[in-house]
Amino acid sequence: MTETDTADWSDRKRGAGAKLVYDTLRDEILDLVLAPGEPVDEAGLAERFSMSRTPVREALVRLAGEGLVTMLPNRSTVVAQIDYPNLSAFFDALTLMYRVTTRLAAEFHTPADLAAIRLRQEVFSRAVLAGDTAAMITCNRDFHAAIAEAGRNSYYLQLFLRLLDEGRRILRLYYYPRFEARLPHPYILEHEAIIAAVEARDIDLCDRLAREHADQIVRQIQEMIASDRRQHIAL
Amino acid sequence: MTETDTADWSDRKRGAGAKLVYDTLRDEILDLVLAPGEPVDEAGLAERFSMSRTPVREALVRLAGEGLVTMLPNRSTVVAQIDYPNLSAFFDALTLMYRVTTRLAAEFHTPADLAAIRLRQEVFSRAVLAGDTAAMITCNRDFHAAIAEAGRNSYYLQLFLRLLDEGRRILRLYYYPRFEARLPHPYILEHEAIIAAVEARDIDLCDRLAREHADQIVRQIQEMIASDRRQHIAL
DNA sequence: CGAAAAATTCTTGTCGACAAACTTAATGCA
DNA sequence: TGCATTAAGTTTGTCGACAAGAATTTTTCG
Repeated sequence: MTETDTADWSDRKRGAGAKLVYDTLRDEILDLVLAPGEPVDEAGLAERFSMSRTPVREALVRLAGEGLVTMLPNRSTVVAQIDYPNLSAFFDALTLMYRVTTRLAAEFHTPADLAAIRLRQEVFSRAVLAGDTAAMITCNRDFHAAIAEAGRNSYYLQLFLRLLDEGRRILRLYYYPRFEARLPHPYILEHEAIIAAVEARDIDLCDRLAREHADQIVRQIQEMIASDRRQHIAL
Repeated sequence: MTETDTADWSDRKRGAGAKLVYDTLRDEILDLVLAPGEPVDEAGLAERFSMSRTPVREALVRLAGEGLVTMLPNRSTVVAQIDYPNLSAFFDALTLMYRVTTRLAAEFHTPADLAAIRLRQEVFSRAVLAGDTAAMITCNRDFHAAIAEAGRNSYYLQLFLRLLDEGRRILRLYYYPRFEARLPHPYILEHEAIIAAVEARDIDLCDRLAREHADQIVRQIQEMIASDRRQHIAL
């Protein structure tokens, strides 16, 4: 990611232009490289990626479809705001998706799924050990996404991925600055318990563990937001 | 809808082109005017709506984002197939969304929401009385969408709408041909019971009624598909 | 006659340009 | 000076055109 400014995409395959812009912008939005509310200029992006405005526009339309940017008619496109008023709805849906995807994973997982899940847990643990908060956020996402994929329900998976990505922005805002790397990090242990419950195909236990895991994450985020609010008021 | 072929959209506002194509195609896909797998030609649509390919393309990209069409790279765009292998996942998600949206409606509904829900139920009843199956399908959708809106959770609402729309295609395929208008149609009574439970803010009852309602619909669709399979095998 | 190869036709992906709508700067008037 | 109006400058939405890739037809050779 250190060469984004100087990279040269002059030789790219037909049809890859829009995808490149889409992937890049998506990452930058979720990593808060592009701040919520920041305008996204089509001509500027076209110049940056050295292509015409047409594929850039296609990428923006797709991002708008996922709610990551807002296209104001005849006006600029802006990075989507974080919807604080609907935060409780977000937490509600996130918790439910944690639960149902883990339940379904217990029901439908294959050995290959379990291996993929364990791999993600491995990577997540390394991120925790290294104290790399940014990696922790994405690896935690990948871990639960792997579980959701084992559940074999594309509708839940899609909603879950969207919620996890939206959460990535919130975590970057609030979680990142105040993380302390005390080991063993409780999330590692909770993940291990979830893996065991999935492998044992214990649906009720999966539901309970996922719910507790989700509740803890939600509680932590809410506390961080609250303390952040207090700080802002104090200043 | 009788003038789609001869209509003249030569004078339309800037920015309305893509939306017009999007709305029209969306309706035609969900109403099975465009059959699953049917190719969608950009140039043809451009000529039909008397506009350039650019806004047509934007509409197709948006439709692809919702999974209503599939854009094959460097090849034609086709209307999305109905995903029979994942039908059980569809029913699972549909049932869950029926339940959670009705629960949340019991919790968060306002008098205005109740009025909107009752209005939808009124329209639905008229469709049943008239024996208008096509109208029944959309009115049933609108009824449950109104309940979901009262639940104030945009994530659930969006997924629910997508599932209901996908179900619209399946119902058109299987339900439409073999409907018999016996009154009082059980769905009307079930809807009435759900409205009463929402108004009473009885969350557990809402959950139970929604689950039974969903199970009945799912069972009916599965039976129709099964009997249809038998017919096809017999032939 | 049949199959591989070549040429043609057709559709998509990308481009540069232009006009409409919005934003900002400049001007005029009370 | 302050505010409304006008003019200039951006940025978007749409268009026609062209080139790349795929599908189809025609040609060529065994």
